[in-house]
Amino acid sequence: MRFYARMRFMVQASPTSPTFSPLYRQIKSLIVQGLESGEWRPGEIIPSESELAERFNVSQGTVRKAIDEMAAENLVVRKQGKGTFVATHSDPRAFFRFLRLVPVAGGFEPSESKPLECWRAKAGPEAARMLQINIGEPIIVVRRLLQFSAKPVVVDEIYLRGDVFAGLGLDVLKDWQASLYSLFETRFGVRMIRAEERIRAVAADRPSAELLGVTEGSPLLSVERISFTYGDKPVEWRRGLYCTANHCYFNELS
Amino acid sequence: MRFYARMRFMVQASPTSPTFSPLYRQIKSLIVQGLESGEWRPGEIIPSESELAERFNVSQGTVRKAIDEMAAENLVVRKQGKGTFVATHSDPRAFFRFLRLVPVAGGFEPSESKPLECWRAKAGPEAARMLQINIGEPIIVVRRLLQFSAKPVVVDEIYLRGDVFAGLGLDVLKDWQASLYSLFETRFGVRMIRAEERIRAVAADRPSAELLGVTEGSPLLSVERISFTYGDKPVEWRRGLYCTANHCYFNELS
DNA sequence: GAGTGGTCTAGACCACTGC
DNA sequence: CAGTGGTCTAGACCACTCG
Repeated sequence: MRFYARMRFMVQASPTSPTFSPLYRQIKSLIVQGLESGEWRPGEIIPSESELAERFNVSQGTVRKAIDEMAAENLVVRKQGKGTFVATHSDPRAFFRFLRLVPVAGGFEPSESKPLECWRAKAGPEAARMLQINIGEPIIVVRRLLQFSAKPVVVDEIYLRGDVFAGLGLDVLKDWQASLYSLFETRFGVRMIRAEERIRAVAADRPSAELLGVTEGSPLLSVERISFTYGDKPVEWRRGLYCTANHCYFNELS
Repeated sequence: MRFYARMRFMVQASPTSPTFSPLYRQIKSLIVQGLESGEWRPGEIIPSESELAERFNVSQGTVRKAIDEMAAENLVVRKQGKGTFVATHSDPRAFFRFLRLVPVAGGFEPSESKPLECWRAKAGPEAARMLQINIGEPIIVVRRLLQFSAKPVVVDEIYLRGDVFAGLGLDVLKDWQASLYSLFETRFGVRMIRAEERIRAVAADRPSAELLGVTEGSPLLSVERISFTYGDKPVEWRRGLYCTANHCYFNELS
């Protein structure tokens, strides 16, 4: 008689139950738990497919399908002949994963992040809603300027959960040369999985205009982003003002 | 002795040759050819996996992997228990596939497209470059207004390849109630596969401001889109001006 | 019940990496 | 060379849809 493998890990085995999910998805969430718990850290290799298959008592094909989905979601990166690695924002190729800004002229431009301010605060109603915390809970606010070819293009105001990013200060930010998300990853163990952006056109207020070197009232792109870590937990809310004189937001639809 | 199935369709069988591709990808491109040639039209069902496996003399798993990729690229839609269907822009759920505009307040709003003008023209240098045609070749220009809840939100200027959309006129546009892309599909047999958008913030000029009911100089989102049909052939270039007072461009990053 | 896509397995071989 | 991911196969059974 056949053993119904898909039920091995099920709490509720009823096929029509809402908690039902195929075996490969259960394996996937087990592996994701490993990422979440820090068993395998960003940039590290995870066990081979055959090892995982043995550990979880399933066939290699099932592990493979689980990892397929994780690779599609950018949680891991496969490298033929080498192994499967936990995705990391420290990889230079990941720099533009969340920053969809390209020069109008094309080509590559060197970029630099200039932290301006960083202070502790209590969440107001808006920040609390975005970060799914209570009003008054501690947050950290960062203001920074992003330059391309030494010219200012983006000014960001970033709101972070205070409990998650405790200890973040201007000194840390100024020391860090790579991307913010790689800082979050290495220093705080917080990996951003996905993000939502809401884009509008606004007129530049005086302080932003001065920072970006444009006249007050110039049209700017307002890009609001909520970034989520494991478990769809929002940990960052930022609002960026993009000067689109020489750059534009690039998006691929399919 | 084993028969090397992956080479069955190969022109060049050398494994390191640049033209090498795995069997499932060759099957995929054969099926895509069927879509391209109109053997199966948008909305129609394609043969079952086992039928295709038999036709192409491969295992069902290989066909499955081919179709997996096509489903991931939104070329087809799988429906368990029914079959696999050619994706179509006529499906109401596909309406917002290329239009990433959502109300700030959330919820659903009825939308309506109001064609304003439509004329034949010769491609200028910019349109020619975007549509990858020669300067002076025929194009069709459409201007239209997009309303949500009976209020104007987007004004579009659309440049179409004249050879592909011959016969398009204001009368046809006004008769058509569904989305433009479903018109292109049904009337001209042109299916949009993917698109690129470049977004910037601009100040409203007088005519656009009047159409959108905002003051001249107000910040607007400028969304330039190039849409591609099979073979990455660009057939549409459009520039939309979005009023983001009550709506915003929504983008999901991962 | 027949037919579809969806899941799972077991085993083979290929392609790439690094020792 | 051994070990990894990548491809392909063949066969089983599950879940869903429809007549």
